Amino acid sequence: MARIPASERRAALVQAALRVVSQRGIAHATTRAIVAEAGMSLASFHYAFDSRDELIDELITTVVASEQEAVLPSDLQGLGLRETLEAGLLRYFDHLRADPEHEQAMLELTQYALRSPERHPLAVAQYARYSELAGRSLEAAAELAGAVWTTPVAQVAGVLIAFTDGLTLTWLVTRDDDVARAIAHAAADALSRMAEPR
Amino acid sequence: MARIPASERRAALVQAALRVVSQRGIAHATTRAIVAEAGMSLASFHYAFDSRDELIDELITTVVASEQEAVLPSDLQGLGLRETLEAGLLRYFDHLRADPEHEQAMLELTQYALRSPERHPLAVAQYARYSELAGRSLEAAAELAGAVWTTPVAQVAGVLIAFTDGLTLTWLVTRDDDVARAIAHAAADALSRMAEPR
DNA sequence: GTCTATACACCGATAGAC
DNA sequence: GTCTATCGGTGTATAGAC
Repeated sequence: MARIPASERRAALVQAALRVVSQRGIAHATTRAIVAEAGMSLASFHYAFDSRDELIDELITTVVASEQEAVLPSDLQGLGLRETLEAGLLRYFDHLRADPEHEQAMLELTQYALRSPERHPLAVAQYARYSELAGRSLEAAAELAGAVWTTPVAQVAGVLIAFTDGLTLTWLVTRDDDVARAIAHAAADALSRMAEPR
Repeated sequence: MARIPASERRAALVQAALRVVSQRGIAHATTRAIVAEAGMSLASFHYAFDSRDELIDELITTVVASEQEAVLPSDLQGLGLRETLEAGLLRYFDHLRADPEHEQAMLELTQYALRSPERHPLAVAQYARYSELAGRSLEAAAELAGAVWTTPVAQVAGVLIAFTDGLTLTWLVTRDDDVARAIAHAAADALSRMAEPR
């Protein structure tokens, strides 16, 4: 095998680990499965990382940092806030349907992190990041729709995250698109009542 | 050790397994951890169950069957539907705060079941049960508040489950009571708009 | 730095004494 | 029926040749 800088090797292993967790779940994300996915030897793993725990920590950190704001499409100009929010939620739903395994992996990583005291802060940081992204989307939506939030945006963001998580969890189990759309509709309805026209 | 009927032994092991999953997570619920919790020997385990998988299946089945309808308190008479629903959601939140580990265990078991094709139907059955319970609660709430659902109750139940799941997941991570109450408020608001006065 | 080979702990499951 | 002892397999991690 060629010589590869440790930083590249770490990144490759993290990406391989994400694929394994996405496809097979955290329980199957053993060091052996991860190095096989990355096409490396077991020893290379322990050259790049001290332990499996260290890799999982870096996986969570990396994957959380790379979460992107669900960009609100610009063709929403002129719609009311409720419609704008619903369009955003439906966009998220499309994203979920396109890559359900990724969202399932995120949920599993959160649950996993919650179970160990040392990793608990990673789960909290994950949700702080979600809150930041949700807050920005909410500000943008209000701007687009000519509204202003009457509840602190951080609180509205918490509600949006809960609704999104709930939509994700139930759809991953039931795969019921109609119910998912009803959730998006109801969520947008409730959220829009936390603002008023500007 | 005394002679114990196999059925009792199975039940005791299932309860021990639930305690282990609740306290330490599914990943730590090994046969050895479970028999230690139940105060049995390892061999007793395999006398009662053919395999660990069989126990986990029975654990999920049992725990789902024992889920109770969140009984609506009868002192809600005379309130509007929105208030009745919000009171019910806050009751659920109290339950969550009283025993967060149980709800965390339920989430983990669902995720775990989703990951294996043989167990996938158990997760689906779990949500079907939730839907049944939620539907009954919604019927009762509408009855109490003198309203009638204008959306099919099965669909409203799906939305309620999603909102409840979302509240659970976000509160388990953030432990933010204020946001949880805001979620309950927003959820009740959205759900109440799926009905009209009778 | 990268590999193969292996150490050592723990897993699920079973054998066989009582 | 219940136990102790142990098997075979797999997990993380490391030793040592190259």
